[in-house]
Amino acid sequence: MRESAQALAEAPSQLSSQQLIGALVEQGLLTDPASPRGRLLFAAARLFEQRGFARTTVRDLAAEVGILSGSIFHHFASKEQILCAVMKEVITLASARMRSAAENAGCPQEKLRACIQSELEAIHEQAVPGFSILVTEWRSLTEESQEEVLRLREEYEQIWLDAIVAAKCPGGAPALVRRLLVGALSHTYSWFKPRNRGLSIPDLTDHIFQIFTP
Amino acid sequence: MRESAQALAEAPSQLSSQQLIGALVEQGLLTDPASPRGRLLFAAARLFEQRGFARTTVRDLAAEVGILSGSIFHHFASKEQILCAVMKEVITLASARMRSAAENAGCPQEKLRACIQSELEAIHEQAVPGFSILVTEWRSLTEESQEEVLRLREEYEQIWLDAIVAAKCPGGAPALVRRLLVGALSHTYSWFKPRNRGLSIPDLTDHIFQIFTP
Amino acid sequence: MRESAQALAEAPSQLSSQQLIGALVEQGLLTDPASPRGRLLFAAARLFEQRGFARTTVRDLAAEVGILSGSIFHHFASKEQILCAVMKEVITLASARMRSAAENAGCPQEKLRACIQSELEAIHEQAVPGFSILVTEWRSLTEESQEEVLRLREEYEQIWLDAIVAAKCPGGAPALVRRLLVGALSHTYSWFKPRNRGLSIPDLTDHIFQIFTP
Amino acid sequence: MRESAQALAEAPSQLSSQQLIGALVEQGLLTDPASPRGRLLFAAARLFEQRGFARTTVRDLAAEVGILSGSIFHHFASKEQILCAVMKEVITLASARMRSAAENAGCPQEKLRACIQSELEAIHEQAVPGFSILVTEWRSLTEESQEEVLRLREEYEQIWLDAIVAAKCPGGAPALVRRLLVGALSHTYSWFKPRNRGLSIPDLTDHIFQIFTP
DNA sequence: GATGAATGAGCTTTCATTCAT
DNA sequence: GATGAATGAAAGCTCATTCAT
Repeated sequence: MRESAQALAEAPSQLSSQQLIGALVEQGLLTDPASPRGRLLFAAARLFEQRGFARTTVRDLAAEVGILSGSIFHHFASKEQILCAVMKEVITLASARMRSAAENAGCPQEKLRACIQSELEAIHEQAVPGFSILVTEWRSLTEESQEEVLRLREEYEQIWLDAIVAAKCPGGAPALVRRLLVGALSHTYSWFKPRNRGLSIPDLTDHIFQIFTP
Repeated sequence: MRESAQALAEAPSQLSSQQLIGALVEQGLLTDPASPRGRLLFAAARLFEQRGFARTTVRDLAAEVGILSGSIFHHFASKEQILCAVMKEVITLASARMRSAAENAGCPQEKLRACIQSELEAIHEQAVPGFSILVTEWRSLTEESQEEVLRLREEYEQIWLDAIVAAKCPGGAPALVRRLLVGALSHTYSWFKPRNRGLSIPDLTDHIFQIFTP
Repeated sequence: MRESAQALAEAPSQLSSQQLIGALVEQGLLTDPASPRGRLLFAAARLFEQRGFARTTVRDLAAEVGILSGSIFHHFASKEQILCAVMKEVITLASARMRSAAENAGCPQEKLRACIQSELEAIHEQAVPGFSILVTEWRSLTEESQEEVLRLREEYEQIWLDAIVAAKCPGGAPALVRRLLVGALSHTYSWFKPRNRGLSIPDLTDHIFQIFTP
Repeated sequence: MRESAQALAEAPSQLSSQQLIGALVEQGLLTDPASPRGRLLFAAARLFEQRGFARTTVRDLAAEVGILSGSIFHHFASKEQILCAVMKEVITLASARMRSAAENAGCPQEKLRACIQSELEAIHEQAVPGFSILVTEWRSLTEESQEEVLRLREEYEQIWLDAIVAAKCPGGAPALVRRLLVGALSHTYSWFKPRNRGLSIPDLTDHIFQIFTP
């Protein structure tokens, strides 16, 4: 009974995840995951996240999608451009998801909770593969690429700041609180495994929410 | 008022920073910073922190201490072993500092505050150069090296856990709270610059303390 | 008289030397000598034999085939793997030649004579470049590579043992006799030059045959 | 009973082995094995034989005698000079042993037998450590060193040639027969282990003697 | 768009050798 | 004679990138 209720409750968000991607692809904001370029970006997201950018070779990447390393440069000008493209895809998808999550939230507190959970899902579920790279591999980008990604990221961060302000989080300026949250949340990648029976993403969301709200 | 009181309080611990290192060197727990090996480790800590481990070459390292790249392998068997050695020095020094800071704290709340401030100082001041590597370059270590460092790290983490328990932090299990703090604090490396007039380390400590205590 | 008879007898086998290689290449047992990999192996065989494995650098090898050192690792994973590949080519070709030579022999005595001559040709003529490496550089192989080559070598050695048994050589067990022959024959590389007018390969074969048969 | 008989029979040759070395040292023909230089040469003989010259580092050598690598160059000008010195020691000792063995032989056949056995003992027993290097590492010497060693070797080879001539070995010129023997005997290093119960050095000597005599 | 071969700069590492102490 | 630190040339190898086919 619990499961069917859950299925009902999750169904719309599950659906909208696919629908979201579809809509973004149609708008030209996201690369079609089924296209060669899309499969490459997906593989890159996974490998960069697992092994790190510097420890992933172009050959690894090519092998992952079943082509030869030389062929990669028909799609991207350089390895760094792949990282940049991954980050742009990541932030585009994460933004859309977060906007949708924040809009559905009733009260300010729920909004913040939704932000936390949305980012945790981005990091730990298949929702936004490669999300943690935004933090861990930031320095592997050239300055130009950093600026490009930052521009795309603005909307995403604005949703967060609004939520923090509305929830009246303690700890000083909202930007500071957000930065602490960025660190705390992104680091969960290296220790939190939602498969463990002990702690689910909603559970973890609760704990973090409890800490960061008055 | 706050600042002058703090100056008085910190003076002795500032002094003991040099004494601490001296004592640890004499006990054989730390490499003499004046020795060739010590100078190499110091330079490595700085460069690995600034540029990242993979982006720092052995030649960079050698140039920094004024020797040739081949000479490095007179002191270390591999580049990875340098990283491992840096981390062990880092955790040894940070442990000693934190123990001393925690012991001097009066009440449980002050103890937690001391821990936060000690780690922030480790990250941002000359106190423990290379501290942030512990988090950012963890995956650059072999598994064997990770185990070695983890063993040394146990005492350090125990102090933290004790402080979190005593301060009755909200947010679930102490280990979970600590992990969120690890992320939040280590990430400050990439955005917080104490030289900015706006925010000092004690100020930042206050904010974080406020968030993580009831 | 002797020489003209021999010329007649050898003509077909000389022809089949090229045909042999062609056939082995088609069966996938030998690398095409015209391919990049094949040219590399050929150059390696020559250099390893002349200068020794340790004294030949990867850069020497690359220069010999007109590429850059890095390009070698497009074809082989390591220098040692090149040595291993050379030995496998060598034993494959030598096996085919010896089998053909042994089959054409009339009586048991002629069979042993054919084995001796075939191995001497392998060592001293263009027949099987790099043959002597099998003995002189054996210890430069890893244990895994040694096993690989040994497996391939079994057939070759079996032909020898059969010939020794059939010829009723004195001196104890056939395996022992073969080992003495391995040493005696491979060492000829360092002193016997067939270009010297004095002694031809058939002459040398005669002498050795005389010693090792009753 | 057998053992005591053997002890009696071997005693003189055992004694003379030590006495031989002592005499040679006193005459200034051999380095005192107890001296630092002597211990270095002994270690080098062992390591060069086991691992090969190129695969043995100066550090290995130094470690073996308990000094640091830099100190080696107080005794020898270069690594190659160590190899050369080892070979000179080896051929000096081997010459003396062989002369003594040949002189004690009664008939021509026994003389050849004594030569074979003496060389086998040099290779496989503690009699002349490093003997096999003379063949396997010949190419690691500079031409100057080769000439030096060759001069010393002349007497040794002359004893062999005399024995081969006297024994009326088949197989052509005595020099040719000797070269085949050099190859066959030196190669035994890589397969014959006298510790095996199966085959002793006298046994092996018998087999080889049987092959090389009419 | 893909392939396979090659590039070439630069990497970590090795090691015989030197030398002030 | 020994030490330990350093040298410096050269080694094996890596890898993003190029390009003719």
